[in-house]
Amino acid sequence: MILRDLSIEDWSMDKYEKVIALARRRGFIWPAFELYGGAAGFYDYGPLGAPLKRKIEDLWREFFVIKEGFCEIECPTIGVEEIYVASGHLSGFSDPLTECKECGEIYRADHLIKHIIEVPDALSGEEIYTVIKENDIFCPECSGDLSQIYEFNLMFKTTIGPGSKQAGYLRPETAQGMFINFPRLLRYYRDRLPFGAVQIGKSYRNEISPRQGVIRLREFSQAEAEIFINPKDKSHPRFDEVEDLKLILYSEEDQEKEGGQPREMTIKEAVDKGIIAHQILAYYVARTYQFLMEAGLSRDRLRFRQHKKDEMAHYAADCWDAEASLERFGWIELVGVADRTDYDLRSHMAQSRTNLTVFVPFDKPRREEKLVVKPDMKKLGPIFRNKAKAVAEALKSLDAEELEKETISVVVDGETVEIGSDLVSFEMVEETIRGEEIVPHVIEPSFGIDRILYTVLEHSCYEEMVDEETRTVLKLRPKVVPIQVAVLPLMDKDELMAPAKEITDALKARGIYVEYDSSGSIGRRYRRNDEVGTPYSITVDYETLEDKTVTIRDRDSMAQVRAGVDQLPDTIPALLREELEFGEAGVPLRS
RNA sequence: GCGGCUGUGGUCCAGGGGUUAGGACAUGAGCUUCCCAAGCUUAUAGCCCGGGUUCGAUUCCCGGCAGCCGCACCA
Repeated sequence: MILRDLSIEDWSMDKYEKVIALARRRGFIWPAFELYGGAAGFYDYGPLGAPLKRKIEDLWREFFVIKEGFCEIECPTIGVEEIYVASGHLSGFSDPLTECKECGEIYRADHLIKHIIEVPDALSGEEIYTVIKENDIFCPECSGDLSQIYEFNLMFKTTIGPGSKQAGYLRPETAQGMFINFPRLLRYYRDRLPFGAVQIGKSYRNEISPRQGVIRLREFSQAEAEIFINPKDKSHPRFDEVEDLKLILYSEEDQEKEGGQPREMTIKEAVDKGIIAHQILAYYVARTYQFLMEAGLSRDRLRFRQHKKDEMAHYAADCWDAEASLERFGWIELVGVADRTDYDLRSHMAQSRTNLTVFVPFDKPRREEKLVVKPDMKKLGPIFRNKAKAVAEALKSLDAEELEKETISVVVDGETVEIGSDLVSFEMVEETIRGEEIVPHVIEPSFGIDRILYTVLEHSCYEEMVDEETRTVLKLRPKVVPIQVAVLPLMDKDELMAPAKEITDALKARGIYVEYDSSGSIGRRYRRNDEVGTPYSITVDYETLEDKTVTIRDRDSMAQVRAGVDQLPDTIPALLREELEFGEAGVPLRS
């Protein structure tokens, strides 16, 4: 049976272990700082991992920068304190912790008093501590005394400048860079909505206990797009391009419902039925799906799950996560596509006291009758002194009917004030309103590159039995594969190596990433290349010397064709672009 | 962060208070007209870090770090 075919290691290792072992051995992912014992939550990308990551990012650029036309910017990874006051990361990103003085166990202090205070978030650390003391709450484990509350913030903190008191924080997301550059971006796009800006870069979160390897990192790469839209228009002009796309959606309703299951449906259906809030959000869910497919995820291990109300960030109106199924971890979030509404811009408006609005002209200017109230400040001033301004403001809020009275009464500071009609004049003025100032809403597709990279590895990793040996293959998509072609002289003899090197150079001249390898048997080299996903191998043999043909071998099928050396610079790129079927690349050889 | 288990060449594993720590696989060099991890010769390479006990520690003890599992945490 199958049992016989698998070695003991195969049974004891789960897929995560196998993929990580492969990734480590072949130079994709390494634990960082290994020389000095390592640090949890940090990984290096090795010689194959770095190009794989770069290619995934480039594919993302192709989708969001080139096709969507969003500009790419690059902001500092260290941010000043105000940003994170506004974004809420300084307060909301930290947890109040308390420690048992007896057994040392650490608890979320707000969780311990949940049954007493309904909204513990609103309390300060000291207030929580008071509640704990007053209600005789002790360590749930050993009933020991609990310590004072201290805050654990997930942001890395530093100081800016020598001896400086100015705090700096390593950014916990790249998104804020786009928000705080909103005025300049708006100008760059010549004051018109919608527009988008993206950033690909590192973010940092000082996780309490990062496990799960590359799934939860303290330093990680994000690719985020912030799309600024007019909240009054949530349609998308290119919606028709994606509306028939079928994908697996797991709506909030289906999650809550007994026996509710993810359902396959078209994007159009999802919007029509109100499952996805609006076209724009649905459009980017669809593009996200297309991107992940291109990157090489397997379709049946991908779904889009809607955030439940209680897990949704307080600012978000709707949020869909692209989730991938991993053998060890189950469904994990790779991408979040959120409608962040105007939360971020409003927060930064308040914090920075600037105006982050856009003037949106109406289709047709409107004529509006408007009541203009003119308090006579020359007279009001001497009468009301320092209250004069408040009185004037109160008068301006009245309607025509009130103002027509002989004696007008307004309430100022809780006091009713009577004002003679001679102290204020008013008139109806007709004015033209050409548009309005609005705070844009933000749609945010946010991608976790490291998780996507790992998922690409896991989803493309196959083991199959060939002649009673296990063949490990990474079926990476040609778009993201680090090594595109291997050139292999059948043996490392000078007469074979010379033409092989010529082929290598010819392909390099075409911008192809070629690996030349002459060591070990040809079969061994094929397997080595299978393991790192090299899609095609070119073998130079003695026949090559006679008729200038070589063997091209296909990674997935192991099939071979015989092709002329001169054609390689054309056929190989065509194969890699998936414009040419492997069988057409030469004369098929029987295996 | 707490508790349990673990830490030996690149990888997987053996061993052990005392001279040169052993194997397999992988890797390098060489041989072999070699198309799917063949064979032969040969080489390189290791006891996680710090402290303690001891004449002597890779081995025993303590601490740190890392990994795995459970708990907590996961904006």
